[in-house]
Amino acid sequence: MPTPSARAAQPPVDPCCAPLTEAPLTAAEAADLASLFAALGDPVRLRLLSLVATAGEACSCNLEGPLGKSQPTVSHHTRVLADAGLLHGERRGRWTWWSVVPGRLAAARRILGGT
Amino acid sequence: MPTPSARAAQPPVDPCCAPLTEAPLTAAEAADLASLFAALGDPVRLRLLSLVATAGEACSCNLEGPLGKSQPTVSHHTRVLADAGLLHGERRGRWTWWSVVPGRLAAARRILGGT
DNA sequence: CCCATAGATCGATGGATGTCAATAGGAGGC
DNA sequence: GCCTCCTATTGACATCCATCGATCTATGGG
Repeated sequence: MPTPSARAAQPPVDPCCAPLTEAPLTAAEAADLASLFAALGDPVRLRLLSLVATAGEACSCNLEGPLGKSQPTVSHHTRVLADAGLLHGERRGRWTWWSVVPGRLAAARRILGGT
Repeated sequence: MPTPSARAAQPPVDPCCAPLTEAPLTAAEAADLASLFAALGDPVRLRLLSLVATAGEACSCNLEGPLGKSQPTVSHHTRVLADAGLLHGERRGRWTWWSVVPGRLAAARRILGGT
């Protein structure tokens, strides 16, 4: 597996599920969505995501400082977010550039009852 | 603290924060929002929430069966959701009736970039 | 080639969390 | 007042997870 983006595999689910205010979730749907929200359930990851989102693109070296976390910790969180399908990593030269996957955020939003 | 709803205290934050795609979150904002998403980051709680949301109102006795969890476990999860401001509990007679707090779900949705 | 740098992985550790059995609290019915 | 039903709490246990130091991989520059 050369690039970190390859590790993200395919997003666990693609569209998935009606808003949880409309129909009860099955256990499988809930397990899948829970992993998505669990990825958002850490303050460091939320800040990391907002940093990347507002910058459009960022390499890990630009994240360690603002987050105040060690390099392995930042790498760990980018991996979790990438596995959740929220972040996309692309290796260019020496640096890995991270960007948000907008559709994935929209999917999470839709579950919460939005249109 | 007579009623379980009293335990929920005041929602940690009221409106809070622009969408994370617009401005980087501060550590305090992120910590607050992370606890909200962490409450959604468990499959049992997601199903519990969808059960209450679709029913409009439900007592704990109607949740144990569908969730397949013991009574203390269900009580634990209702408490976590209530503490996160997502669920409201009201004691009527012998039963506690749970209902979702719609504004809280909307707040979570707004953070993810919706209008 | 060799070295420097960016990032991923491994191993260890302390803390948070989901789960259930047992128990306590509190509201109604008799 | 006692007994029953529903719910909340406590304690214990196992597991997961965030964090960091150390190490490995790979990319580019000299």
